[in-house]
Amino acid sequence: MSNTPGRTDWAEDDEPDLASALPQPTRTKNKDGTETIVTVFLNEDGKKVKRTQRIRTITKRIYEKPGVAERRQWPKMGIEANRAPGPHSDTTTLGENIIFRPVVGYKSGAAEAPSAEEDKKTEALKKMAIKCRICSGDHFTTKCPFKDTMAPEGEAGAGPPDLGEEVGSKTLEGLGSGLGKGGSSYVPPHMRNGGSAGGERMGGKYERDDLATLRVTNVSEFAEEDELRALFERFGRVTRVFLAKDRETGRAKGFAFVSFVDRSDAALACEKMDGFGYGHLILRVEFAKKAT
DNA sequence: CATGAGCGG
Repeated sequence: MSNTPGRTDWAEDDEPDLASALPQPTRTKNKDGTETIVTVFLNEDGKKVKRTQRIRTITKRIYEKPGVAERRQWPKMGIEANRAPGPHSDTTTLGENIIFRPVVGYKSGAAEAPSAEEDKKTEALKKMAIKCRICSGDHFTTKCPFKDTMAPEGEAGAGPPDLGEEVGSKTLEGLGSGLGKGGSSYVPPHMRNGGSAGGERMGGKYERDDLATLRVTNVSEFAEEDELRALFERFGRVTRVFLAKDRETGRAKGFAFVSFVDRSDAALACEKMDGFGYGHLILRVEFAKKAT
């Protein structure tokens, strides 16, 4: 408890007299942007020394991250010193350019024109014969009239050999027993245990949830989805905006769908936006009927 | 005027 009255810094208790006897360093700003620092301190021999420093504070290059373009201008060093700009295959391996995709199905804003090769591929796909995996019909599997009641060929019928002899397993009854034995592909829950025989489905086929979806007609062909969204968002949370466009020309066809989270918001939006002047046209807004 | 896309193979 030998603390000097009035002193609060116990860390300087080692050399209280000497430390307090020396003046504080002074910093002076010069006209050319530098600073002069004068420090008085004791050297190894215990003698008092006055030191004068002139410094320049640098903020660029050290603390700011330069961009790629700037870094490319930096001179090369090491075994690459004095070589031409750009990567050289004998010293540099180029990495894959990884595209950032925030969501599934993301398309870059600046979509590149499809290469001739890709175009060919698309054409070939279009020309390919469409054959249903379920009934071999002239439609895609997802469009098959039997898709709710039958599994694809080769899965329902490909039961285990020992069972297959006994049971005519190319029927619905074969489905349940085939599960988990040989089939490698996924069978949706509603098709298990004999499909439609099991659980009742509410309201029949699956439909998009359009309970809170508005159909907007008389939309200007110059309208855009973002604008429509902005118009309707003030009434509640909008989950989807679809502006019908011509597949070939890309021109808006004059109607759109706007879906809300809450049907009550949709109702309000319907009431307020029906008759709204948008562009040179007057919008017509009503609840959408069921989907195709 | 007008009731939505693509997936997949």
